[in-house]
Amino acid sequence: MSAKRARLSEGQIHLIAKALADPRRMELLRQIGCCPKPKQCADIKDCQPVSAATLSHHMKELETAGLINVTREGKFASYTLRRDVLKAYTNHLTKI
Amino acid sequence: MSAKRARLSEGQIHLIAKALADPRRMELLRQIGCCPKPKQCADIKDCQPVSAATLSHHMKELETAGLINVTREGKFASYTLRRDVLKAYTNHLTKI
DNA sequence: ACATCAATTAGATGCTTATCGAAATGTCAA
DNA sequence: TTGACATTTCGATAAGCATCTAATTGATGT
Repeated sequence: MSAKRARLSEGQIHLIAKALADPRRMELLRQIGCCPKPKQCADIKDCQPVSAATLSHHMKELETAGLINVTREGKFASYTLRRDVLKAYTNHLTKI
Repeated sequence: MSAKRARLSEGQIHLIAKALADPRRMELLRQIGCCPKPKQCADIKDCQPVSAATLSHHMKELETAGLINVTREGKFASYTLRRDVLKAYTNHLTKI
């Protein structure tokens, strides 16, 4: 699940582009990616003026797009940014 | 209007991301960027199964985002891809 | 002046989505 | 088991947007 060189289908490209088009998700990605350690869901919630339900929704979008990895431990969830996927996306864009 | 290194505001980032999130606009960008010569509006219309009104709408979105340059000669309009802006956007993404 | 064609704008419609509160699910500890 | 807490799912609402047709603007040629 962490290939060095991700291969993106046309559908994935579209999912990623949509995921990046929302400012809140962009902010979430920045927060998740700011340090290499997995970000706890609760920590993120403290920094975003949004309900838990909405946060959960956005996280699912980011995960579906492949932009983050989610690990669940008991009650808690943590997220890491998938830089390889982001890189594959920017690669695709520059090849236009 | 053709700076080598474009500086993108937060608002521009958002406009670009939204512009790229629509598959039709993505296709338009590909078509415009496929060869260095400016693409005529009529030529593009021939390749896209969409009304002139819708095409005009998408072109305006792309122009507002800064992703294309538009030149008008008489009745006709032509478009060129702004690779510098696209590059600035991908740069921004990888710096997340 | 007039007709024609390219492109844009206006207005309407239907689909998608961001958001919330409430309910449900799952986990842990007393 | 019971209660508290984290996260997800459900259902509803409101805003945004892609698309169309029709009307408009603007340029060109007769």
